[in-house]
Amino acid sequence: MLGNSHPDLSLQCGDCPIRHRAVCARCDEDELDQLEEIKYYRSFEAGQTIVWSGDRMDFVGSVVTGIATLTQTMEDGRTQMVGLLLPSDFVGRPGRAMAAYDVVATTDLVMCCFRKKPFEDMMLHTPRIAQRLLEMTLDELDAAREWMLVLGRKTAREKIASLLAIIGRRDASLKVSAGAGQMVFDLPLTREAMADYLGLTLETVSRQISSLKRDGVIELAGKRHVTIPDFDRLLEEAGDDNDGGLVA
Amino acid sequence: MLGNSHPDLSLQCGDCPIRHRAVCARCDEDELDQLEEIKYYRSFEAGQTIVWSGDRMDFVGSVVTGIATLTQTMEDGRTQMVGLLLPSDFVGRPGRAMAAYDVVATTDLVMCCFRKKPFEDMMLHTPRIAQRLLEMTLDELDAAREWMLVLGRKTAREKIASLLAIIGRRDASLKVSAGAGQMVFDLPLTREAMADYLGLTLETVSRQISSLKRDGVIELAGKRHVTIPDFDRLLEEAGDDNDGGLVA
DNA sequence: ACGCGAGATTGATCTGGGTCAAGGAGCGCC
DNA sequence: GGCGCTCCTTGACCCAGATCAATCTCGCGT
Repeated sequence: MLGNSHPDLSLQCGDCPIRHRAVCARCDEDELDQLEEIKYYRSFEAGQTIVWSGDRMDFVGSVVTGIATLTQTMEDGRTQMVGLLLPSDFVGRPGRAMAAYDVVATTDLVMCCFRKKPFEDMMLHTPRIAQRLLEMTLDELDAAREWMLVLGRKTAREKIASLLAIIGRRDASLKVSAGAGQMVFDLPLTREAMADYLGLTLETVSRQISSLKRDGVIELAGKRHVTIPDFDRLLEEAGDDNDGGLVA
Repeated sequence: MLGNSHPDLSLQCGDCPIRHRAVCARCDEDELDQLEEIKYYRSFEAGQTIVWSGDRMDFVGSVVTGIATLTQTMEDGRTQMVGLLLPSDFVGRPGRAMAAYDVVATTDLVMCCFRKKPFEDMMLHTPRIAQRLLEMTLDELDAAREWMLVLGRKTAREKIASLLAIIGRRDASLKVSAGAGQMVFDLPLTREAMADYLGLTLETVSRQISSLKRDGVIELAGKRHVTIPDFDRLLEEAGDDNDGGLVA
């Protein structure tokens, strides 16, 4: 996965995406070196919880490979996913000691971490890092608000289509895109995880996926391997007029 | 309203809350003076649209008095409110030309604005402003994610209770709180606007409010004036275990 | 005081998606 | 290669909330 190449994201140069996209897009060499010093890697297995909501969290970082989710849980067990972390996404909140959500690896995962205190110190002295972080946070806020529309006003079928569109778009931007408007990817989530993201039950997710398949909007090989023959058709199903800014 | 006093927020010192809370909590006098120079006020009437989604937006700012909403609309007319702006809340996204949402004043409203370009320039030279803005954006992100749980997983009754809790909490932090766990405020939203916030219909909102009234969770004088006799009871109805971080 | 109109309430009915329940399909493991 | 496990699909039924349709209320202007 690290070897993948896309001209717009410099994910493949060097060994860590954070160096290029997540926090340091415009940093000079000194600043990069400082970051190197407080950087370390952690690996997690599929299903492993990276942080529990309420736990002390002494690092921030970004996903190198694999997929993680942010979820909230009510005491009666209802859960809602509030974020989907794909490679290059940032985790953690500078200036807060406790994690506000459960962070769970849904696939095997490698994270590039920075100890929080030195990272915060660096932010104080390196406006560009703070700036970049602000930009990223604003993007996440937009994505969260886009998702509020999905959760509040879309039908089950539209919700599924919206999720597939998000994953497809993000995935395609990481891979060399397949030819001719066609889009191929593997679903990184179980039906249950999709349901938690969409505010549905897993049965409804399954039914709507079957329905979209029946109608030729998507093709499925096995349970996870998806082909989108016509992405515009999918967007239409999602109720998206503009192919707007849904960014996971 | 400008004259209100609360020890934790220095809203009442000076003539503009942004000076103290929104962007400049820890700025020195020089920095404050710079902000003063690019500051101006705008007034809006109830119902007036401040910015249309997709319009050029050449300012950022914060609400001084009144209430505004951020909404998204699908082409078939379904709308979802994605943010509620109460006094001292920040509007606008540095580094983006176009507004992503409709911003509508739901009451008469005064905004303290800064022309965007000079504000952005100031951010580059004044780390504390960028820092403060990052903090605020992270708070908004948390609020948006909290709201995703409300939209995705809560029942209509819980949604109403959650909204009342948010408004009550915010309102109480601006006013001197009424005695003995009791909480009194005026609903700043119509039933329809509440429905748009909660992903419900206005009929359901009305029914649930009646039901909460019948059960003694809230008291209503007229259509808008609300008394919460027991805030903990309301939180229980909202399904909130911890009285956690819902911040509008 | 009166009448008008926007907003709110309440009722009757319908339906999308939840719930409960019964298999099926793939896959790793002995 | 069959056993068991986890994940997924499909069916039957139900219910919370949407929809459609009357009123009702109250603030406001004359």
